[in-house]
Amino acid sequence: MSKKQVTLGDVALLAGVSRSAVSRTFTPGASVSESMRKRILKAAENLGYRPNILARSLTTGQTGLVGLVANNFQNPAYLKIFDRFTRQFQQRGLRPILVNLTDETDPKRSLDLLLQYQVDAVLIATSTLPVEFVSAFAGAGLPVVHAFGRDSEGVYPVVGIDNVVAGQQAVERLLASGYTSLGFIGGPETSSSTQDRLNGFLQAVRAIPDIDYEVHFASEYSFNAGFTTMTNLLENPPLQGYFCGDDVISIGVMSALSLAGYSVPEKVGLIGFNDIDMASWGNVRLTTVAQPFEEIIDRSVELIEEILNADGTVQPASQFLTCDVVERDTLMPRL
Amino acid sequence: MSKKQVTLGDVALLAGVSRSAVSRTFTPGASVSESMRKRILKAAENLGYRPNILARSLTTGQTGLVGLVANNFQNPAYLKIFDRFTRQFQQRGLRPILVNLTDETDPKRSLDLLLQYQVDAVLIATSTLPVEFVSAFAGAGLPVVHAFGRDSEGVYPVVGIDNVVAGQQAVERLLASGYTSLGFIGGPETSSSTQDRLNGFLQAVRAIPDIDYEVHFASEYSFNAGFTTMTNLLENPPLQGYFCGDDVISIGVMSALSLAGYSVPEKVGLIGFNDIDMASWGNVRLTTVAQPFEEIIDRSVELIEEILNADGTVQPASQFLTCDVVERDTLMPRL
DNA sequence: AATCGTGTATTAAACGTTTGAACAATATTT
DNA sequence: AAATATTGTTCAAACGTTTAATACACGATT
Repeated sequence: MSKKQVTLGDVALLAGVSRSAVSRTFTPGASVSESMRKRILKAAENLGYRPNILARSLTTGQTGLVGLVANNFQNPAYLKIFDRFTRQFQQRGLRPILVNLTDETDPKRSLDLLLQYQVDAVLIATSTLPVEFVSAFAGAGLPVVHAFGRDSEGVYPVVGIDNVVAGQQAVERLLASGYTSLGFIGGPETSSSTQDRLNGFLQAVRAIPDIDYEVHFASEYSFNAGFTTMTNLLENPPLQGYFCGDDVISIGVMSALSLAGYSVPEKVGLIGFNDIDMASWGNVRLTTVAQPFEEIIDRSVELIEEILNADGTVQPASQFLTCDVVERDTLMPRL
Repeated sequence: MSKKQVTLGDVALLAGVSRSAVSRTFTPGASVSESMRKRILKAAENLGYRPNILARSLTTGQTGLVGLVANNFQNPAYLKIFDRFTRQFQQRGLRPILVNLTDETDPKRSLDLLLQYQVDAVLIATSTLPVEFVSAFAGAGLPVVHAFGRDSEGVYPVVGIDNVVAGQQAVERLLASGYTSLGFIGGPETSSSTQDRLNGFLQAVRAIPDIDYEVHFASEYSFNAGFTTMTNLLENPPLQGYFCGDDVISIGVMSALSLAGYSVPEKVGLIGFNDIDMASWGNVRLTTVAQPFEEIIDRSVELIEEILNADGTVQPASQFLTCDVVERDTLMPRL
């Protein structure tokens, strides 16, 4: 702020009117005569006046700021997620303050911060966050929406998918190809989304008699974790089909399989999760369960907007959308 | 803001002191007696008081907000970039407002917005932005740093690489493998970084007699663009080595080559640019020119800090760091 | 001619802070 | 013991806005 700020008062002085007159010409829907409005706008233009939103927030109680909280900056899907969130927010005149929780152990610090900046709401976009974090945010009386989250039992609204049924969907698709021995290769065992997907996997697989199954976990959501997990598994002959809890893991797994001479899908079938860009690339062509990313984001932003318009009195219901299996080339065709 | 905000006055009242006393206990380095400080802190604690930074900014002129402006939300490298930027900012008590320029044609709108939010500075993190954009920001008297940018001739500080010498480095490495016919496959022809890399390529290649070379451009920074570009080129026999302006393009190119039966690096050599995560994956192993991402980010944030501390009077010098070739498996060994 | 609306403009208080000037009280020098 | 520093505290104004309440025209209605 090297140049001194041009204020409401400066404009009023130049236009020869009161400060409130200027204020109203800049608040849409306030009554001001056409002649005066024009005069004021010209003066403002000349001086290069821009309302100070922060000062305004002092009396209106609204900042237009929202917290956008995330912690998975390794997951390639999140680039698109940030892209869409920021665009949607911008379209509605909201500005996201990006908060990176990666090396934050205490939710309180980040929470305090957002409170100090008087954000109108907080959007938590992550599926790997300890539940205390989200509750802490909600507990502070801040409007919170958790995108990609797990059911909160009414504590705060969630927009996401039902990972249990998503796990079932993956199994159904594997079964449709006629596989009779199935493996689950999840992300880190502690992740709640991995647990849910596993539960779906188990329910579906146990419902069918005579299906062999195994459960494994990769140490993290990465190519290498998938690669080494499968490499280790290949000390024994592989099962017929695998459901991987993430596309990046899947690609690692696939790479280990082909290196060991097991062609996909002829020898081993593979279905991933997320449908990241790379899954569609010509050298990968991964069949995978696609989350409706865009819809989740759009709904989340709509919820935020709804909450803001309702002035904090209403709490909208959570929404769980359904996933689709996108067919590519890592599973044998349906029988 | 459903609950009413706890203010300085409330704390003062409860502690039985003046409002300014409270203010000073919350501004580091202000003089206040130990006994009083304790009393005030207890009162604040009880009420759950948190200073309103926005109100404070009104008198201090500092918000702690910085604009983080970007437009390449397709480039996988940017996830890591956002990750590190946000962490670095957070460590210094700065909060990034994320601005997505993707569908913005007029720099003025975004600029106005950041000005209205009284950001202390703006960090533009992109190599594909028309130069008018950056100048517009700088022209508004806002402290600006352009990370990953091109030399501004002193208009604003830039932290990045010299794409011309990076192009030369790539050629040198190709020559070191003994290739005598080289191809350049850039990103979109209009991108300034592509132009610079091409210039480097041309300078280096023309400096050596008896080198054949060709120049091509992919239509965008994507797998498919790389794939189709190379597929088209393969109507004629390929050259010995190619320099691709981006790793994602490289991977597309590589995929087209192997599909057509040209093994890499035995038949055709390939060197990419950026060293994204995927380049190191076991099924890719791309030799590539690595930008010092982390250093660029760290330096950029340091510059911002420097400018803020100097209170806008000094303009630090631009910094251009050097790239490294990271050796993997898509080039024949050095002779 | 007095009253009433209606639309527009101004005044003044408020929002939650910081901060320089003024003031008290205590400590240090003479 | 008086004079001077030093330290800690409060007062009041300021930061850039919005917004009730109020005032003012001025034509329309009684």
